[in-house]
Amino acid sequence: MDLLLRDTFSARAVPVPHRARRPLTLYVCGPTVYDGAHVGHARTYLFFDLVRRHLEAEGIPVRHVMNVTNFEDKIDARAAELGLSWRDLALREEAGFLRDLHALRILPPHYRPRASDYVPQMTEVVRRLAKTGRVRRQGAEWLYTPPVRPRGVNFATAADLAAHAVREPGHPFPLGDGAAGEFLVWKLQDPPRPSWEGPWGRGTPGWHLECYAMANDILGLPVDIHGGGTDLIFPHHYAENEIALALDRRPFAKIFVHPGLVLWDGSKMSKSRGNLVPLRTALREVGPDALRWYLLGSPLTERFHWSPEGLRRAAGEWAHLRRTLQGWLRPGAAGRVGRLRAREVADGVRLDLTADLATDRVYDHLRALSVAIEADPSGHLPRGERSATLAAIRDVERRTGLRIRP
RNA sequence: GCCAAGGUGGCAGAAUGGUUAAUGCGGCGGACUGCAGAUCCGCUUCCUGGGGGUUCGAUUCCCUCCCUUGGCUCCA
Repeated sequence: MDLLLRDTFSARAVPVPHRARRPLTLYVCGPTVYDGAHVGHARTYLFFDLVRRHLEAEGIPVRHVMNVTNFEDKIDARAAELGLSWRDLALREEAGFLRDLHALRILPPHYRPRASDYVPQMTEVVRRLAKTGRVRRQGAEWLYTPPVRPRGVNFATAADLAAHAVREPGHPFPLGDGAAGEFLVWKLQDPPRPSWEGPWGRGTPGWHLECYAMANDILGLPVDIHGGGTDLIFPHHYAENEIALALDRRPFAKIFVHPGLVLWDGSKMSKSRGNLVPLRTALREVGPDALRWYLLGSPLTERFHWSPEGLRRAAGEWAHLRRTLQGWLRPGAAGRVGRLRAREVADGVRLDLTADLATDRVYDHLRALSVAIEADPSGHLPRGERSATLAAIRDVERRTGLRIRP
């Protein structure tokens, strides 16, 4: 059955494209590794984890790429603070980041390319962009100016930025001197900062080129599904898409999906605001299952309001639910809640995930099962129905990543 | 200012034209228990942002206003 996902570009739920005998390609923008993962990262990668789990459970093979941005100004700044090289800091933070995602039981991507290993490919993109004649020099930087495109060709933001670029005091746009939508292609830079030989001397390629180069090299463009947090839509996904449009005359991806950001105290969780919760802290507090249960509780494409109270309640509910189900699955006397019920639950879960990963509705099936078990005084599975029920529960576990059985 | 996504009870969140608007959490009361925890049972009146419109009937469709959040070159 086709998985429906809400495509950011068309703003509607569309079937995930795939062809028989060809794996579906999934490219997810990974982290810049200068610091640890927080629960906002967790929810984003959890979203793509569910996409992948569901597709694989439906028998569709997936090639999943998550890049690691391991050179960038912020890494340099942090490395200088700590007296480390950018490479060492990035390696250390990457390891910690991946360890935390793994602890949340997020399936490891099949490919995890590091930006620094793709500089030749990025440099090639620089050359190809230069040939378009749309790259101009500004001091030590080279910038690409995308053509003005009709609405609907790239994300609306860009067209509107171009159309409504007004310089007004007190408003953040535009910050630079350049045209709307312009982005960095190459910047001159010397060691110890990350630098390589390029078309205009020693320097470093622009961030937006990274995902284009990697996705093109590893998966081939356009990829079937591309995404990241909604804060990446502009400028990052806009710019990647511009590169693809300029060099290939077609978009970067068939569909773009953007899980909603995690907010706390009414604003986006981010380091600069100092309102973030490290993933490790949350995991230590309630464990991977309860944290998953909490984060999956609201529709993944919508923003998520984090609160310690919410986490505590979700953890309590999960513990209760899991205890109930485990008691029921234990071999024992026959009860009225049998195979049919578990099969119904598994089918309901499957259908709800298919319709735009409606994890919040998945809750209802598990809650209903739990309530039905509690309403049954004997509360155990008939002996003959154990294996079918266990299979149904296993299916739910596989699709949601929640671990119900002991 | 422009673009985008949202606004349902204390919280999370169902339900897209039709009886008293699910469900769970939380809260309160009770059973059980030496106490606590766990578990179970019961209760939880008051909730669809405001205003218009369409309709026999609107959470649902249309218009408008208000509010919140994100983005506007570091962002998951």
